[in-house]
Amino acid sequence: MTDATVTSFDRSARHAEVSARLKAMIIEGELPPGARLNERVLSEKLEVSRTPLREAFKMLAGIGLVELLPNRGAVVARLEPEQVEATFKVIAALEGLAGELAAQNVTDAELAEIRALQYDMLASHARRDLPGYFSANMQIHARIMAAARNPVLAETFERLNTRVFATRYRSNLTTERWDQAVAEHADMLKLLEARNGPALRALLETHLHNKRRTLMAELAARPQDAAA
Amino acid sequence: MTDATVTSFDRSARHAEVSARLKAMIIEGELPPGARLNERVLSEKLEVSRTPLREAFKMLAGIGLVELLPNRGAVVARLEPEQVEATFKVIAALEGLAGELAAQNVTDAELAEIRALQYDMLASHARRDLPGYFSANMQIHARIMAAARNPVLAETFERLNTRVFATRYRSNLTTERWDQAVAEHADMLKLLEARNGPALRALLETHLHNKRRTLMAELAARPQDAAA
DNA sequence: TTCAACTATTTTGTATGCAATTTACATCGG
DNA sequence: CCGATGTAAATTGCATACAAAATAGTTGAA
Repeated sequence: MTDATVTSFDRSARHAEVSARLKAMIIEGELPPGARLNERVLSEKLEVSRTPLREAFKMLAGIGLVELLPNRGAVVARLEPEQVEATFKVIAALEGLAGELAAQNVTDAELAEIRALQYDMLASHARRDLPGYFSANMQIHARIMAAARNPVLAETFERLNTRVFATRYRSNLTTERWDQAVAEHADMLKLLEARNGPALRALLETHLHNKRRTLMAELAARPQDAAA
Repeated sequence: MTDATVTSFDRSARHAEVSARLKAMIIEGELPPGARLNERVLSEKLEVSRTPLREAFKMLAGIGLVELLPNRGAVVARLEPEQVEATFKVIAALEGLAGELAAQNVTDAELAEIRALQYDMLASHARRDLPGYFSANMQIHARIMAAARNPVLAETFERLNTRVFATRYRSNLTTERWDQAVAEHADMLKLLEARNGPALRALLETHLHNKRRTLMAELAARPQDAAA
């Protein structure tokens, strides 16, 4: 990204830059859920004063990544299993809608790209390359979201997906579940090619409900919410 | 709400207080879409320094009520008709999900309250009392949302509903559309009482799609987005 | 030892000051 | 009259300073 060195003659984007870096640190797990965000420590680490840092906290609080505790600063938002479950229910509805709209609006070029990503995903699956699989998987979902042509939907999804990012894309998968997910994706592509919006919507919802159930079972097994 | 007089020895909640007041001013239309948020002017008006004011801007930017223009301050988020349409599509999906979950989780006490609000709404409808109608209507939707028992869903809905609040609840209604909406609400109550989640979901979605179409037609007729 | 009260330190929250950018405005040339 | 150029004012963005609150640490008594 941009380098936040001392020679920052980028007067305009300090708080945005800090916000982006904090967001990345949270998603990466460098700042785990519940971690206190000490202003002095972070301002030294990020080499900015407390003012833009605090502004970044407020922005992240607005998108739900950070919780503000009156007179006690900010902490990375905790993610209890119930919240993960609640979030996934909403994400399922949002991605379902995205699928329905994408079926109406997707271009042939976008379809070709999604098809290519589908093959990437199959390759990763065949190699048992979980990070590669998640990467292709994530991109497919993102392409469908983009094809929906609804910025509000995309933004709303982004916001929720960011929160559960670590949980969603750093989880484990049993062979069965993995195979099932790949099969579901194959069906998704078929329905998208057929421009069958309602069916794609239904499939995406069950796809995500399956994912949710898998995750909840995993969280029940190992109580920590997010990967480190 | 809270009175923001000069004697505010409430060190903890300045930015939150300012944020709430700005939010109210935006919803009321006192700060219309596109209005520049001048820091000096607002800090004098709200009697706080620029620091908590700027932090409030960032919070409101996080929830999408305010846009930040680098080096050019903040403006109340504009709401183009396309955005209204996009937002309503998402709201329809969210409220549909809320209906489905509410059908699973609603208590008899909540149902009784919704039934009472339904009669309030009928009364306002009979009197041709549009503000009273919108008030009861809004509360019914809020009760259904609460009965869904999904805080993430509620928060996500709140966020989007706030943006289109003026458009949604200060619009005009033709007699036909008004009668239709009332009838749809009667069906909604029946389905909720029957705990028929999928049907309630479908009905809520069509209810909101109808509302969306009405609004878009109105916006096309009179180009300004929000009521004053 | 343990708990409580008191004090010192740290941390947060707000106000203010200063530099950089943008905006408004006046002057000039065509 | 219109547009361009240069200057002054206003505005934003960041850093710092100070006050209030919370936390940590210490002392004392039971």
